[in-house]
Amino acid sequence: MQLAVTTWNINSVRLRFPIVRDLIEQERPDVLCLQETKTPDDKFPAAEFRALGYLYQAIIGNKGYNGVAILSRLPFSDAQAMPMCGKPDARHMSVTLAGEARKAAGITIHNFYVPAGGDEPDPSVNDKFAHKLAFLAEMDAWARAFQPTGQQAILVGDLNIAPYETDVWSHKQLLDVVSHTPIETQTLERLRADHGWVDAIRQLMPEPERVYTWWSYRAADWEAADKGRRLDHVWLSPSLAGALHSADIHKHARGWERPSDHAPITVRLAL
DNA sequence: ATGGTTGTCATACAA
Repeated sequence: MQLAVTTWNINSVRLRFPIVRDLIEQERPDVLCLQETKTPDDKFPAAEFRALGYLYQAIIGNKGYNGVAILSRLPFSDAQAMPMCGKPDARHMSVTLAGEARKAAGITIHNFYVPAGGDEPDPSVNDKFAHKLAFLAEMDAWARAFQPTGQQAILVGDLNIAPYETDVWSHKQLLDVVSHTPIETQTLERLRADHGWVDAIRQLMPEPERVYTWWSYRAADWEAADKGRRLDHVWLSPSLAGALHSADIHKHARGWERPSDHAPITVRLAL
């Protein structure tokens, strides 16, 4: 069987439900992971997703900020939201696909939304950057306990860090810009590699190809300027890396009407 | 060096 997982920072799921539906119709993912839903749970468009076949839903949101969701056509168990950094922020959700999901059964999917970190890359003067570094430290401690090497697992999300030189439009000009500073890129790379995670996008689009998943709203013409960054990621546990079939960044969705500033990504596994 | 845009909620703040 094939398992298709899509991840997308949607920047308000209520405002952008129409384009989420368009993407679902194009890609038909089995599992859709959203970040920045910006919607309290009682206002989440659950019935609308059920009508599209996503009967299994794990959602957690805050009013106006943050929020993550896992929407699935395949049944899952063990939906868990990890509280991160002792804050009420809804920045993580995980599920484990259940027995009825056949060959996908037992695969755990973790959906993270790492704090953006504010403007000043100095934790002593910028609480938001300190929060981002603390969040990464908690992710590292979690991964140490979780041990991806012994699991069938997929980690997706908006990690708000572009780790490699070719993950940004200008490595030199972004070295002191939050999302590409050495402390962030080195911490993320250690977090990935030390625990055995495989970067699915870079498996199929290796450096030095430039790969972006985010383009600022502030550019007059985002596509012409093309000042992108690869902030969104899909990581596989080693046991799933051999099943990787494709990874697509749906850049065209960045050009849709009223777009998110992030493009969605779909990874397909042949199980 | 500066400002550029968007969404939510209430006209400030986070991204």
